[in-house]
Amino acid sequence: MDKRIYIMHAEMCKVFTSPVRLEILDILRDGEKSVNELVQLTGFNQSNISHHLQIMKDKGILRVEKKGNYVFYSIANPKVSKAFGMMKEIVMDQLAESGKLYKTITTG
Amino acid sequence: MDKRIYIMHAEMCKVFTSPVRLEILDILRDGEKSVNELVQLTGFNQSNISHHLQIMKDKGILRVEKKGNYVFYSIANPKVSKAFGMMKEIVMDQLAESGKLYKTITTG
DNA sequence: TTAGAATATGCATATATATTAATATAGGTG
DNA sequence: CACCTATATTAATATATATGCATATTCTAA
Repeated sequence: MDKRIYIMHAEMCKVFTSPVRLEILDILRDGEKSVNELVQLTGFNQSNISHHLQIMKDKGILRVEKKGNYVFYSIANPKVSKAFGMMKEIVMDQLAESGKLYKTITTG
Repeated sequence: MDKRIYIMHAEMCKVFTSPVRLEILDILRDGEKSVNELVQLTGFNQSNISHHLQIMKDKGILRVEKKGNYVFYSIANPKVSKAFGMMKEIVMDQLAESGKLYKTITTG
């Protein structure tokens, strides 16, 4: 396998390594939002949100649409939502395992 | 949504942000391998491979089995293989898009 | 029990990334 | 046109991460 594919693959996955970006993506799974809406919904500051939006736009994860004064962002590819969900499942599985272990230890 | 889930989610995704780890995972999708086999197959040095294996083990992505002198690693959860494949698809889609664009530009 | 091979760990350096404040740009409205 | 608002960019600092060398550990076998 050509090693270059792993480099591209890794670059793409970096999108998902920031809790801020994940929160943005989770919100955008419900539909497009303006920058300011994202600032309100997440509580992060404007500069920070904008930085993260640029990163995701540059990687082709987000689509941008300007409407008058506002810039709306949305998820460009449904597979991104799907991958998001799959990773979340893995995390939830692990949480569930920990929960079971905790229960076993404390009640057993 | 509890922000802690995004932190855990991000931590899990960090596993996939190293080309070295992705190459290891891709190899392990075919079945368990010893450290030395992975060193041979990837061409990276032993220390580096071992570091990355520890990272993935610590995150619960890999399972370890000691057999005599050797330590064998394998993928712990089939969902990890699935997520790997899904991300790869997204990257391949983008590559295909670029290829189409290139063709359009050069032949059109 | 000692020698040798396989794997893990500690440490140092290099590189990448996030965050925030300050500032720039661009569109809309009076 | 001049001002205001939304968004983007720049720059500085802080933090995280990868790599490789040197060394430690663990197991096998003689």
